[in-house]
Amino acid sequence: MARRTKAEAEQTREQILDAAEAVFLDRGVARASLAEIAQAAGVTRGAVYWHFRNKADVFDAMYCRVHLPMEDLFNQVLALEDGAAVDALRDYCVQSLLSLARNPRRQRVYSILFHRCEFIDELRDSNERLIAIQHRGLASMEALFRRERALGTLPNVCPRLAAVTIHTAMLGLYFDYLREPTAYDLENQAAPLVDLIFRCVS
Amino acid sequence: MARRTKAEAEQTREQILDAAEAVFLDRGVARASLAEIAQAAGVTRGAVYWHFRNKADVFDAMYCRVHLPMEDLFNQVLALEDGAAVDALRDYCVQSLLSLARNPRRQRVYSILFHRCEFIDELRDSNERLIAIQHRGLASMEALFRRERALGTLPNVCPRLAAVTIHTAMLGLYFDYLREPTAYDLENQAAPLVDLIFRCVS
DNA sequence: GTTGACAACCATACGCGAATGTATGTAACT
DNA sequence: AGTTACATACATTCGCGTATGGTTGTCAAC
Repeated sequence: MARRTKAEAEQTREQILDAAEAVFLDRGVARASLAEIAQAAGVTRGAVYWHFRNKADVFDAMYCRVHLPMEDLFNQVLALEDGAAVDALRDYCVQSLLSLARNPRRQRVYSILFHRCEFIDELRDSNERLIAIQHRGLASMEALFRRERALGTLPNVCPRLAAVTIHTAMLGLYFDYLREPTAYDLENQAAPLVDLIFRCVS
Repeated sequence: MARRTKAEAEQTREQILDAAEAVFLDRGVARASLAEIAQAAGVTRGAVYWHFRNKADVFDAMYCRVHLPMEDLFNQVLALEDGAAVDALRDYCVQSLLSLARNPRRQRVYSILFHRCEFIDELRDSNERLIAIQHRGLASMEALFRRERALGTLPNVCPRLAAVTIHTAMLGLYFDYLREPTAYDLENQAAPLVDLIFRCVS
């Protein structure tokens, strides 16, 4: 094969990541081979090894493509200082679920994260980064609830427990929805579900 | 090796399952080889292939060893007809978390289920059985909430949504705890956490 | 209560495919 | 001209399933 232009090379890189999403989802990360991914992308393993060091590197790139934007948004919400922070957090949760229902790529990637990969050996680093992110999120949420409680707008619920509850409830929703998306009508139930969850902390 | 007595054979079977728990947890189900499991159990692959058909069969046996008793208990709770069913359900949730914190075997196996296996190909059947169990559990919980609401002891919350919320909240707690057990003091926090969760439906 | 004989229980050996990483080739972009 | 962006070829390793071998419980039969 001849050499491609820089833009074309970037395009094949994206093709490989697209193919990785499909193959990981279908076969699981561990059982997926780079040959399958390459074939699904219409290239050979040579191309994959040119753009990525190995399978873990492909996985990380695929993950960053969808998670980094979401993380930014989350940090943005938590930085809110005014008294409407809880409402903003609730809105963020609803929007997060709606975007999950509407964005097929997010759906695929998070489905892989929750149900199609084993976070060990080569993916151990990715997992620890994920856990670190969630720790920061939890701490921020705890601080948020603490501030709100000081303002007297919330009942006397332990901020730490409240943050853990919201966090795990959303995790469980993601987990269960992605296991069987057809069992949910997330488009219509996202808001009621989040409202119900927030009833226990407000 | 010579032939063992029937009791000794059953013991090596248990040894293999014990070893499978450790190896699956350490290496993930997909990357774990039957040779590793055999070595950890102090036998050879011949013994493994005598007691089990393949890796999926080992996985199923390991899973049934801890899940079947728990499932029985759950069905028992849901069969309660009197007005204290919600309290019984809440108690069951607390006890479920406490037993998770105290029983190392349950901890290992559920950790494998949530974080160390990809439910595809050979494990697809196991997964569908799991989903079917959860469906029945959800339906029973929904019926429970419907009955309780009819008695007027609960606020006007959609029974389906209530059941889904409790279910996913517990799923999320399992998921997050098993990812990092040291981050929780489940022994002391199980009851407060479950109480907080149930605040949104009662 | 012996005694064969069969089968249970497990170890060892073999063949096979599949996946990985690297090394090398090659044509075109810059 | 030199490097980029791949394709192709090669060597190696690993794990699976099965086939085979060997020892000893187990139990019917006498």
